[in-house]
Amino acid sequence: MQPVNIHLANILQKILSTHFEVDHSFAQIQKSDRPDLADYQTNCALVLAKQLKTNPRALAEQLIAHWPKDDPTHITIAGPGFINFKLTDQQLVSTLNQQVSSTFTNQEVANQTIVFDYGGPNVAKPMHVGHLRSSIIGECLKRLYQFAGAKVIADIHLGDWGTQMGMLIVGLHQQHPDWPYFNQNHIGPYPQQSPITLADLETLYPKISAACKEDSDLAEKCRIATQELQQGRPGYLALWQHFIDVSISAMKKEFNRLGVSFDCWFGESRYQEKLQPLVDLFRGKKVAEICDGATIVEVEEPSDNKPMPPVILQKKDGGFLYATTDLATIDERIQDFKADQIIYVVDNRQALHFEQIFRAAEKIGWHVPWTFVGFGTMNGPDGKPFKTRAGGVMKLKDLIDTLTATAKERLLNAERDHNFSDQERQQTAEQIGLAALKFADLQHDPKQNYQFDIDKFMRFEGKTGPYLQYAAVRIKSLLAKADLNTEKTSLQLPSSVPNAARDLLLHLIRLPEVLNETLKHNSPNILCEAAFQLAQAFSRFYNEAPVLTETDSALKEFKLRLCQQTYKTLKVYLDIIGIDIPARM
RNA sequence: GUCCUCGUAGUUCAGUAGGAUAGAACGUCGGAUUCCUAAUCCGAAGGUCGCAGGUUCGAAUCCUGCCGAGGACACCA
Repeated sequence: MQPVNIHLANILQKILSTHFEVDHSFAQIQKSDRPDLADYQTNCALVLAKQLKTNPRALAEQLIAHWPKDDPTHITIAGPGFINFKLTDQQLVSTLNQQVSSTFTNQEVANQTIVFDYGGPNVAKPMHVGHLRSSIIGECLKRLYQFAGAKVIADIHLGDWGTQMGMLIVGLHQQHPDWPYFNQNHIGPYPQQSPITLADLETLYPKISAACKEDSDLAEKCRIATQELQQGRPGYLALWQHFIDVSISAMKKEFNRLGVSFDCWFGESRYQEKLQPLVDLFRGKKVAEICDGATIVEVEEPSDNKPMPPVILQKKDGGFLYATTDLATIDERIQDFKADQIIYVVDNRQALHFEQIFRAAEKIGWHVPWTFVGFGTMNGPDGKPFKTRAGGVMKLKDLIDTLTATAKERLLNAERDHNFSDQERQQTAEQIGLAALKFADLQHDPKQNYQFDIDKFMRFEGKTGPYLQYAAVRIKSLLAKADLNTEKTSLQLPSSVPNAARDLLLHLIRLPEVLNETLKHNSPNILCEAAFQLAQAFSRFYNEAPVLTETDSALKEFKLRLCQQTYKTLKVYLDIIGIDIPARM
């Protein structure tokens, strides 16, 4: 399958190279900025004219004079030298037919093994909205790369080995000094069943964490407990395993509800054994050095125009850091997973950290194409990080529950409740709530902060997830009534194509270029914008051109096939975004 | 202090090969339902693209300075 823009670009490129001897980078075709004049356009004459110091309009004339006579595209020159392309209706229809009968792949990523690092929740801490962006964006990119033909591996990269573990151990010791986990002389196995629940941990953690800030002796105790855990004290390890078990089972439920899944549930603890050998390797190769007792890697380069602190691999007390674990993780991903690329979906604030890490990796001779997809904060209407009305951190579960409850109310009040069973109503409401949440996030450039106004997104109107779902649901309902033969999928050009249908066709054939563009920038908002525009084009078509009552049978068939393809295309977009299409709404 | 990101309609955001009339959603105002789901559609009003210079035939886009917001900066993650 060849997207139209690529088809046109190929012709352009051939002309440019044979008649103008310029490199192919000039052969770019884009969607027209003036839909009233054209479908696609190229600005290459303007750009090239500058370089060749000639008149852009004359250059455009020369250029299209070489356009192959058998290509039916209608070409015009406008303004200072824009070259405009208008496709024939037949071209649109056959492009769509071709698109339907072939599978999309992106040559750059097809057959690559790509590791995605996202989610990154911490054991024993409740998931809050801060984890939402990483999870939603990461999941979306993973699905996109998979759709484009890559072999993807999603790793949650659990925070399970830091100081918070020592804090929890000390906290529990204070509450239950009699538990066998704290008794150094305890002989025999520890209880199989966890004596604590996740709820216990979630209340304990903020308390002990706050207490440590006040009390430096307590903080020191926690540090020691962490160290003992890391050195393998059996009672602590047994207790720690309970933390992991209760946390993971809760996380699995939450991620499952969100539609986010991982292939690996690896945590930082996985690399514990590998950290000292890793430091030794860096030292052995003289990449690392000792400075003030700590082992560091200098990663500054002469070309830097900003301060670039060294990476600290090992603290002077012998402890390891985030950086050490991250490097060990990279090593495994390259050596064992044979990763061709690693994509990190992590908070923007960690940009410097990852730049340091990858410089260190380069210095030791690991050459991994890596991509840091940094995302901004999710802010409340006040422009500050999103909080509950009471001012606390909002738990993910509460957020989803709120949205679901609103959706449910809407289903009941708007007389849209199709005699739903309680179960179907709940499920539909949840699908709608999640669609609103995900689309609100993904429609924004991930790099930027965005403002999440819960009241606004609970209205479910306009540029929202539910709008896209609604369009899909209407098509589904329409197709069900039409009793369409679904084995056949191709469209046959009718004697005349209504304007709204032509516009819809144009949006449908953009699918491959939209996917490619989204991949190129790792920006789901590009895909979301296109999906929204497709749904808009459909809604317009739906209002202007009644399908089922169409009397011209060829035109009716054409319209139905168009609806069918719109549904399929919309579903491709929504599947990547992670939005379910309800049966009814 | 140094560096990074950002400043576009009343609001939230799109908009990088420098290019045609700066787009969308919400909100406001006006209209559409004997007809496939009105969570829909159509129309209107609304902009000195933070400010000031510069480069260019042409700048929201590139350069410089200033103002404003957020963030990062060696033993936390």
